Amino acid sequence: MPELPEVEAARLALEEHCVGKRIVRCSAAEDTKVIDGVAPSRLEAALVGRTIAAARRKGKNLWLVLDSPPSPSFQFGMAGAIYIKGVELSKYKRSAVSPTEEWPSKYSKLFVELDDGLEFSFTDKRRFAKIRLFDNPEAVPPISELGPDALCEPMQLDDFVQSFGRKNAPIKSLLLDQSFMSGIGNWMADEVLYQARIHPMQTSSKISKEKCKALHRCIKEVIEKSVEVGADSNEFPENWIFHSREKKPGKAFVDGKKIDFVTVGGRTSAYVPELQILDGADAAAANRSKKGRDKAEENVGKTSKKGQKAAPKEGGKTAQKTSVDEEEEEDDKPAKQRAKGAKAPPKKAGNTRADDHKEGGDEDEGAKPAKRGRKRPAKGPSKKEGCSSDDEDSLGKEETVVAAKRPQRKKR
DNA sequence: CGTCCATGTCTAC
DNA sequence: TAGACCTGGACGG
Repeated sequence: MPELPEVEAARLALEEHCVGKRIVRCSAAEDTKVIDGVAPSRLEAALVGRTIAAARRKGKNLWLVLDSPPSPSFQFGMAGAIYIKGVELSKYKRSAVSPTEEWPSKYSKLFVELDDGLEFSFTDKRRFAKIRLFDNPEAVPPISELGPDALCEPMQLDDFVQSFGRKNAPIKSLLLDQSFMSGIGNWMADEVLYQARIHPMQTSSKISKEKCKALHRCIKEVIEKSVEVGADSNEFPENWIFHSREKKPGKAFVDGKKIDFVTVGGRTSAYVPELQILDGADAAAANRSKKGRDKAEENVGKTSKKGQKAAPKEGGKTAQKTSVDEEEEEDDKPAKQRAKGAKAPPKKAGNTRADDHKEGGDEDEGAKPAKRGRKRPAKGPSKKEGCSSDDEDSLGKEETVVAAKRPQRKKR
């Protein structure tokens, strides 16, 4: 449940069901890749007996504030998920753990039982997730390096537009840059760019002010809508490109228009070339990184619609309707370098097995110095404030004002 | 069975 | 910018 909406859904569930309760038992997996910087046994010891005071989030990071430090923090990676026994949440199929399986799941990395019998678990099927223990999660990386949260700390339109002028990276890469703005991931970046009609490879600084404004609005709309429906993609509006991003290249359409795929910033990006146009300069770069996937489209395409243009495997690109985009067609890269299958798996040895017992030498929670000196996280809007608590104004307002809004410990 | 893909970081050439 | 890191699931033969 990687992106902001899924993490927020998990946060809300924890806030509703777990805050105010005491942890009576917990079990951390012997997986030092996921349980990072702290021995599993020590993580358990740090949680048992503590009462959960709040569930916070910034970007894709979630952490629990206990009645006293330290705090366990969760980075979901590609397949992390929170499960609360008896509570439905997270419909993300790739993270999903079958309800019929044992409880806690074999993918559970941290299992917690509360004083009223409720149980929840953090699972991860790919081991890219991280569970850490910090005295003050917000003060140390990775959270301290994050740019403003896309939902709770939206950039002012003026700042947003202005910041683009100095960015020469493709807009998609910028949206994925968590130090610029946190919470947007691969599918949301594609969604907002589609809705704002901006090509993912468009150089940020060359986007018109009008498009910038549209993008700013679309970011807000997409995030609010997806959070409103609890990140349940089945409830996302039907006209979102999201629903077609996993279809085969020749069969992917949205609103009747064909979807193409390119790789930007190393990630597959779905977009509608008919609506998301590049200018000449960026167009050249686009051709270079066109994703081989659209090769398959030839086959499917010829058999179905658009028979007029497809047809000849290559040669014909003449009738191009728009002279500007000149997208594929001349996709003559035959061998399809995408033949990753050919690459011999270098595979370094030393496969880290999870069975290796915890090695004693683990440093203190927030004590680790960690490297800094990174680019400072964009401009930080002063409207700082427990991001996870202020939340949307249009949604259910029944939630009580979460205690401990501010980072500082409550005054004694 | 093999190949490809995946809502994310993180680092090295 | 590319590759690593891991593993499950979907799909093709």
